[in-house]
Amino acid sequence: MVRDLPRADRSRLSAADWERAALEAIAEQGVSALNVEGLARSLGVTKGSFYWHFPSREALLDAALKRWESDVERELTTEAETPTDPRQRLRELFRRIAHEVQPHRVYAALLRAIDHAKIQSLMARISQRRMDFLALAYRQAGLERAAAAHRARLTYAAYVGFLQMNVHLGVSRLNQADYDAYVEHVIDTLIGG
Amino acid sequence: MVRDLPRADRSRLSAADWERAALEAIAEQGVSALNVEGLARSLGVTKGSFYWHFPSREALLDAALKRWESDVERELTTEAETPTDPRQRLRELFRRIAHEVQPHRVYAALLRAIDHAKIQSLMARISQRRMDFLALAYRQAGLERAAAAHRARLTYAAYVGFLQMNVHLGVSRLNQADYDAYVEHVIDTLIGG
DNA sequence: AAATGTCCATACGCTCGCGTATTGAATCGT
DNA sequence: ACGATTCAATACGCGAGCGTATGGACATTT
Repeated sequence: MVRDLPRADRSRLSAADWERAALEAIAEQGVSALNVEGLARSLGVTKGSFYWHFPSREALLDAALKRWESDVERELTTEAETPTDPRQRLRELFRRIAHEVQPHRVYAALLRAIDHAKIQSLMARISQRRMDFLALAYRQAGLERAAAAHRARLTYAAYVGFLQMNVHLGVSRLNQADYDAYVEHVIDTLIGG
Repeated sequence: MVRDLPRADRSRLSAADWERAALEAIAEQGVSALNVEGLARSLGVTKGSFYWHFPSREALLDAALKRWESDVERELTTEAETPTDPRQRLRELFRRIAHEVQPHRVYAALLRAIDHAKIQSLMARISQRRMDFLALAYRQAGLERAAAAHRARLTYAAYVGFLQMNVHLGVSRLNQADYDAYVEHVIDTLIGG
């Protein structure tokens, strides 16, 4: 729910404020539900403000996506610079992602708006970077070049499907114990001992 | 592309015609793009016809989804009645799905419209049935009860992610040889020798 | 042949969301 | 203190889609 803070006289807004609000709205309601009047309401102003900062809804979407992409990029490089045992690092990455689904809400939302050409190319870029990262990790963990690439692709597909099934509650949720057991099973299956 | 057959005097339309056309439109453009005037155009009539057969767009969507669900259900029971070596059957199922992506376009489209409560429950039902089917197959292939359930969940997640990545061309496509090798890798990893 | 039923066309009203135009108010530089 | 700049409110036009009303064309029944 985007709650309507009654704009308690707060300071003025900047373009970045609109971009962050847009990402939040996308995470909660998806790209197609991103409308300027609704956003304005949730920010406690009217769209008169919006069209001062941005020429169009499309421009806001572009800016928000660009912001998000750079955020993701930063996380990825941070992750890549963690120097430990490759296998163990993969395991911990899996566990982390399995238990911190929140940050991936935007990704899941964008996944469902893959019609837009811009979002499509954006997702292609991000997916490729992440798969490359995974392939490198698997290779460092001892897999052959081709096998590592394939395993990375499979892992990423499982991640994408995992988001679809969980973030949007499509499938019956597991209790904590079963879920933990499931995550360990995934780790065993995809990473191995 | 939905081409506008100029309705070469053809016979009249039935509700089933609209439902099939709706599923086709959903497969190609997604649920949100399903509009009655567009559909009418693609069928060579006007919406005056539509509102004779259905009271609303929502009713058409419901009918189309019901039709699709029964189709999927039938495929599933057919698949379940094929009696051969469980492991081999799984392998062949994987290969078939990997090479016949077309029939899963509707599923992929619905996946992206999981906002709708009806679609959400529909997908939950279908996913559960398919995961149950996979779990049984894995169990017959020798896995323990819990392991089979987890492996089924992982497999289904990989399937869902696979659709997302391929049907909508988000990620760079592989050439035929690499793709075949990838599929075999998936089979080895998820089913094993 | 007339009446009834079935399927479709046309025209209209309504809502929602985008974008524009204009005016108002707050803040900053000088 | 005064104008300029920045941010916001209000009012309006516009197109897309849904749904309704009404009537016409064709087939079927009686």
